[in-house]
Amino acid sequence: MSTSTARPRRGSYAKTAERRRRILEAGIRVFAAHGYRAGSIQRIADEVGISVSGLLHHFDSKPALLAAILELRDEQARQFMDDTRQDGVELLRGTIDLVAYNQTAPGLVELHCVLSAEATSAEHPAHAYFVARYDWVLRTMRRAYETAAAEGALVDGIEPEGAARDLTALLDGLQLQWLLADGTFDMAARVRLHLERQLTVPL
Amino acid sequence: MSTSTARPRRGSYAKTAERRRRILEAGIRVFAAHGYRAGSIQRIADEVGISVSGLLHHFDSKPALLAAILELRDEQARQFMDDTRQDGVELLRGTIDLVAYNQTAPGLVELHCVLSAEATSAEHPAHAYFVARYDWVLRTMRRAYETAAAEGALVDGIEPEGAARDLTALLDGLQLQWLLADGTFDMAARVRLHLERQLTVPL
DNA sequence: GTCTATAATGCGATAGAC
DNA sequence: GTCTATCGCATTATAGAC
Repeated sequence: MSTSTARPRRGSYAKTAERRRRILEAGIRVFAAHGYRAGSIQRIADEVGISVSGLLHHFDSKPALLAAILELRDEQARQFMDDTRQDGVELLRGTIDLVAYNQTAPGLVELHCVLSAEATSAEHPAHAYFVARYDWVLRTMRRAYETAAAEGALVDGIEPEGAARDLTALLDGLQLQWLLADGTFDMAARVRLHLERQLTVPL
Repeated sequence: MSTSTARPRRGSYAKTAERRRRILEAGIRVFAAHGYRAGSIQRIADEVGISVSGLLHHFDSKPALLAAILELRDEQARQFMDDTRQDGVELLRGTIDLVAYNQTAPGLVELHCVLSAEATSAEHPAHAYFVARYDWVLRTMRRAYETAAAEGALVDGIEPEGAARDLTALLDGLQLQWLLADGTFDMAARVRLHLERQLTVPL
């Protein structure tokens, strides 16, 4: 899943940047609601108010648009969980904040939920992306638990690798329930409770 | 999501039943791999070796086929978790067995994972089905925790409703990881560990 | 019960005008 | 940079022959 920035070299690009931004936003909405495979660039173009050809001028193909969307989402998420600066209990605390933020953006939650499930299939254009992403998430979480353990902040009997898996699973599973239940419970509160049972320090 | 059994009234139906069974199996494969919306009855018919028209003779429409598949899956699952007979710790123990069984049927895991995420959208033909199903699962799980608590088998501070939510989320989240990781870890072992931390009795 | 034929629609992508 | 026009293909579903 590579990017093609392909910016022009001079002049005023504000309009183009704006168009691209609107296409990406509409793409998130459509792929979240229908998935990637069943979501059409036709519909995305309609939402923006341009033609399909107009859309394909900005993004060479449907998979290219998907790649750009995933990249944008990662960039936004990185603002909440900067793995290079946070670690240990601090990072686990950041997870609660991220979940709380997600609750204000149902569209992004739905996009992740639908695309990750769809990308389970080996032939899906985002399969490699999600495999790599979960690998990274699990490694980051495990490191956080390991650091917490080294600081004596981890309850006895909690093993970092398994705890990382469980926490990640809890996040994803809660999101599914939250979407099906129309956002009628507090995900962040549940994650906080889960972490409080694993840590010896206050959150 | 209603069913149209519509059986003929006499004669030998072995052949028809066999055809229907093969269509359902192929449907599970295709919908698991591509989701409902992107999976085509064309492809399902191809896998069975019949025409699309032939398939639509047995199942009136694409949504009707989906309904039949979900019903079949529920019927199979009911053999593992009979809610009318099991309760409390016994039912929670049964969850581990169900997860262990699921690990032998990756196709069913994928079907559930992809369809439940897809059905998050209110317009999806299986939306009402999954909303009702999760409502039932959460109520059943909560009752099991409540019974366990009444028997003094529950660790202090575990609240049944939340625990039911967390356990269900863990199951779903682990399935997603398991599919992305190509089945390279033991889901049942993780669920067992989770339950062992919540219960005061051996599993 | 299964087929062919067909209808009507939607899809992603390309070519070329402006 | 955006458009129209068009291609080729896949989709669900129906009608009617056998």
